[in-house]
This record gives sequence, C-alpha cells and structure tokens, in this order.
Amino acid sequence: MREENSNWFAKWEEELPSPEELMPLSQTLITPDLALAFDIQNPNSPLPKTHHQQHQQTAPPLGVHTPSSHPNSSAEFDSAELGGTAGSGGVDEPARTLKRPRLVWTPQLHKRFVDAVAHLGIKNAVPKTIMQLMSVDGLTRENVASHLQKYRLYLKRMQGLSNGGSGNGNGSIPGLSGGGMVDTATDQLFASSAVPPHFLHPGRGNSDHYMPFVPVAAMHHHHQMAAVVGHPPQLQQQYRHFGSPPNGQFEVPFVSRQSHQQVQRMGTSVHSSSPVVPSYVEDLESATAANGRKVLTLFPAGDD
DNA sequence: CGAATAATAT
DNA sequence: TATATTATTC
Repeated sequence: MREENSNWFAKWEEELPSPEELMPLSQTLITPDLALAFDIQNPNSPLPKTHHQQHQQTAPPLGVHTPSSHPNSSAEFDSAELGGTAGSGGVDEPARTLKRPRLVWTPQLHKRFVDAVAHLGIKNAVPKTIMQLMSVDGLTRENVASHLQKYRLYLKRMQGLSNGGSGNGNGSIPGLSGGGMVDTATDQLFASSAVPPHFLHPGRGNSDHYMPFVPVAAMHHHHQMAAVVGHPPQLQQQYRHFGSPPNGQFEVPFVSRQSHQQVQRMGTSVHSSSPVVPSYVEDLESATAANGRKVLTLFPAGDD
C-alpha cells in the first residue's frame, strides 16, 4: 500500500519543497529507451543512441523492492542501487525474463488520465484512445486499461452511493471490498482529482464533450510525462525531490523525449469529433477537495 | 475492450 | 496477516 494512511496526501503536499510544487507533472520519468528495450528482444545493446544515462547496470531478475514512496522521509534516495555484483554470482542476466515494474499512478498522472477521459467522453474513453491522448511515454494500453477498470469501478460505486443508496454499495462488489474498506483507501488516488459530474450519469441527456483540457498547440513548452516505475530492468528510480544530492551524484531521470507516437486506427468507427491532438500542456493541478488549500500553478508561466 | 483473476507491494 | 494496487489472462 503506497497509500500509507489517509494523510499521505497532506504529508506529501507538506513535504513538497518549493521547487517541487511547480513541477507536478514532470516529476516522474522513465527512460523510454529502456521501455523500448523491454519490448524488443535484444538485451545486448539495443540502445542506438545511449543517452547519458546514469550508471545502469544489469537489472536483477527480481527482488526489486518498492520504488521509493516515502512521503515521510525528506530525502529518500534509495542508495540500494542494487550493487553491480549484488553479492551473488548472477550479475547480469539477460533482459529476458524481466518484466516491467508496476506502474505507479501518481495524482498527476491520474489527473491526466481523468482529463483525457473527460475530454474524450465516457463513450469514447477506451484504453487505446486514452493512452494516445495522454501521450505519456512508457504508458501502455494495458496500464490504462487496468486503471480505467478501477476508475470505472470507482465511478460506479459513487453512482450507486448517491443513487438509491439503500443497502450498500460495496457489498455487491465481490473481491473488491475484501474486508473493511469504504472510502479511505482505494479512493484516495481518485479523490485527488475531481471527477467530472458527467461521468456519474452517462444515461442522461448530456453530451460527452466536456473539455477541461487546454490544447494549446501554440505552447512552446510541453513537458512530457513518463510513467514511473519502481525498478526497471536497467535502472530507474522515482526521485521525487532532489534538493540535496547526497554526493552530487544525483541525476534526474528526466525524459524530455516526446517519442514518436503514431496514431493507429481505431478498430471501430468511433466518431470524428476530436481529430486527436499531439500533446497537451501540463495538467492543471488544482486544489484537493479534502484540503483545498493551494491552487498550484496552472500554467508555469515561466518556461522551460 | 472489458471483466475476472493473479501477482505483487506495503 | 490483510489489504491495496497493478498486471495478466480470459
């Protein structure tokens, strides 16, 4: 549970140093090359143009622990960079058998997700489209599909709750509740981002064309966000704050690479409303309903 | 694509 | 241990 408690968010916000508050979106990034490497079966040196990556040693077959979701610690630099020779013999095992680490859905990432869904509309909000719209590097359709499933469940629950309300909403969900969990655990992520009202009543005379998005194609700065993973086959960490390098050896795994995402045809002739947009601006970070304390910078007027 | 189930992380 | 979150499978 990366949710620790119900105050994870509060802590998170408090922990957020000044600089961090300004870059909520470009905080987690993964090396796309690696992601690509996973898919392709060429563990040798599939990286044609190796970026100045940090020390990336062969990833261990397993044993990858949690990334570093320590909302408490200020500087949690996982020094455990898995020693090259990890004490044991097996040093560099082929990239095969390696799996992508679990994706971490940060509030920002989720916000983007919600925005994308809202933008497309519930009807057209399918994993593929959402993924393409998000333009998040490293994000796969499966990732979105999985999250979408949970998100839909969340919406459904909310619907049922505000609806008749008689009885209970969790009791009808098998395998989900699993015990005592009403709204103080699973919905934390979802709670961080407001859900468009339209989502709750799809069977209404509402058109799905709500767009909180800001397709500023003219924007000169566009930060690309990448999916954050725990420990990639090679090496990757989620550095949240980088204020004081332990040894001046800190490297922000930023990936400003836009990647060449090609648009694929949708299997079904969906609609022709949104011709698709290449990328969007930073997500509009807003205050949290629970806290509602600070309205982060919507637009980094500054620039990159 | 969508839901169920498995695996995994905390 | 139980619970939560994500991945994988059907």
